[in-house]
Amino acid sequence: MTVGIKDVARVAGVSPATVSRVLGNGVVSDALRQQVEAAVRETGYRPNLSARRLRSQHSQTIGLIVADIRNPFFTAVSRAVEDAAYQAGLRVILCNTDEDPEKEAMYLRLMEEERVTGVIFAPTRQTVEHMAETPRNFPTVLIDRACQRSREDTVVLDNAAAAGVLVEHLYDQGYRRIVGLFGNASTTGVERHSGYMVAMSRLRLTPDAVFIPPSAEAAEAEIRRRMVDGGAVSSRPEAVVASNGLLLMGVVRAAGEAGLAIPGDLAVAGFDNERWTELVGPGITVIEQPVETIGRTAMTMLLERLDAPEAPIRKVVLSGRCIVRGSTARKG
Amino acid sequence: MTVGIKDVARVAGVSPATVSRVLGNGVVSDALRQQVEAAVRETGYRPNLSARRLRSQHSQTIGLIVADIRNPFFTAVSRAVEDAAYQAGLRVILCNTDEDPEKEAMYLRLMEEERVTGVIFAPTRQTVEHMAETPRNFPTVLIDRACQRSREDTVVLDNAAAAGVLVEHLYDQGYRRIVGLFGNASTTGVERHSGYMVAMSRLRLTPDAVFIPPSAEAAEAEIRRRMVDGGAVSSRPEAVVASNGLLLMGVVRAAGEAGLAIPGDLAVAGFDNERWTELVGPGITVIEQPVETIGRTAMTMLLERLDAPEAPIRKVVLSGRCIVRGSTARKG
DNA sequence: TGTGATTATGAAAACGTTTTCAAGATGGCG
DNA sequence: CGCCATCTTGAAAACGTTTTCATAATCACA
Repeated sequence: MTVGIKDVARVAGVSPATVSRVLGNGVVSDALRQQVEAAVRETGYRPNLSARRLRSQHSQTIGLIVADIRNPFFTAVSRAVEDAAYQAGLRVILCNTDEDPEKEAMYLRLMEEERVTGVIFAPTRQTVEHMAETPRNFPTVLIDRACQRSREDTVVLDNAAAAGVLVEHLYDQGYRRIVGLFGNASTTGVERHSGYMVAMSRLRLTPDAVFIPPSAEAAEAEIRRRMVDGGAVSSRPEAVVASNGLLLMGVVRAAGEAGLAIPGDLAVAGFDNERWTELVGPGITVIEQPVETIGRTAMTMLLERLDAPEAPIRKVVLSGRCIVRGSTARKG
Repeated sequence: MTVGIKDVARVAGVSPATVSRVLGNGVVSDALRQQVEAAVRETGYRPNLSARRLRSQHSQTIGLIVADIRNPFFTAVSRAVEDAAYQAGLRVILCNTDEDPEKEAMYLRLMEEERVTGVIFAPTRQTVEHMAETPRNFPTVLIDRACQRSREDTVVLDNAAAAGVLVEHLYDQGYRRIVGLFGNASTTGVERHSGYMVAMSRLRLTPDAVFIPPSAEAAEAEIRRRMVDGGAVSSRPEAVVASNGLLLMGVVRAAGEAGLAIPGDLAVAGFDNERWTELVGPGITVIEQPVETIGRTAMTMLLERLDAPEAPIRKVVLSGRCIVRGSTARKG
């Protein structure tokens, strides 16, 4: 039924080995090469990638493990990774972990069974701590999240600096009581928190930071609690920094429901230049992450690692770009 | 180096066949089964999926071919497909075509080489016309886009009805000069256009429809041309229907730049319940597509097709839900 | 106790390639 | 002209499984 390399060989009047060499840029005389190419066209032969992978021991496949492809940050990074991968002749297996360490472990096991040549991984805080203890037989590049002790190549944002930029921008615009909302699931929340703390203390402001689950609902509830249910108006926050797109959305939603003007009643700034941040109200001030560069760099690092398994570990830190919009207009 | 089924067999003191049976729920005595399971644990054996696929002739893999994963509609559908696929023990290969027929052809060829068990595909208008002429050796489920003559299982939105609902809603709210913006790359634009036309003529309104490239910029330019550069105010549109999220975004952006109030100067309605539509201005009235259902249904249909290759072709048409927001408040 | 049916197991073939190895052909050079 | 080096090709092994087929073991029943 299905036509294999042997059928092509028979039609071309050569051995299977020769057909294989024609297909895989081996050394073959021009005459035979042309016979084989004709036979390939005639038979409509399509290589069987499973067989090829088994014999050659190259899966030509990488894994991409992220929390949720619906998070626009990961969507954009994925697209960049896939473009780079297909260009390098690699397939990509996408895995959504929903920030669940068990799913992460399961998918890492699966990657092993697929014999992937490498993995690009955005781990949870919990998993990143234990990466060293669980040996894997493929190289891994961490994106977005990592820790000091990580023994893998990484490409991350300069989270602390970016958070500091937002705080300083708000300060420059005249805001003083600045509350910080940070996600508690990933290391980015931790780093952005520390950047916030450093900036606040340098500016001699009283920090007011809280870690919450990474959901719009949690942020919404937190803002409602502080701005509506809270005590005296004079003690309410004047501005808020949200450490990712999801939290930022919750903040904006809470403001809308409570009838708070942005920035009149509450200035807003956050991370992730999602499309809506440009359109909503006066526009929201955000840190834009270089998503394409992150994806492309991760892929490049992985390829280079495959070439040089013993090369020193590299950690690439990219800086974000602060896009100033109306949500942080000068106070007063 | 790497431990295979033979190594496990040796450790367990059985034949490789028995190990295989233990792994693949064959029939084995309890005693041997336990020996083998112990040996698996002891050796840290991981099956080699390439070998398994080659021998068993089941790739356990499906292809998912969409225009661009960054389009929130496809993002959500993909996630639903992947969840369903992993649950059924299937891997998913994701392909982005950028609405390019050549890339579509290339990826379909690749799917053949991967020996995928099936494909879920959102084709361009151009490709969907020629599906019948290019035989494929795997079942295909079309999503989002299809045509009358398609010989494959499909799951699509009731595009015409949904467009009609939007037009009628605008009419009920007092709007009469309703312009329609439709994407020219996919069949959805065509269907939504025809729904718009039918509704307009039933309401005895003068249709004013235009097909444009599926980009925010094109929609922005179109609105600017009609609302700013255009002629007498009395002839300008009072409302606009945008046939997808991208165009809708262009409309909103154009309104913002021109200082047009929504809905005061221009009422706005469109397709795709993207997150920003809830937050921008008074909220944008949209047709929400049942993205999860679409993805899950497509996967289910594919699985059933694999079970029954000769069963009659099925076309599932799902209806959208109209979410009314401030952007179409009563005129007056 | 003998016989046929049933069950559990192992030996070996098969999946479709790539790769190794040996051999044949060609050519250069002493 | 003979010999060695080089190049091209084919035969066969190998990749790690699953599956087929045969055989040994067990059991039921006459």
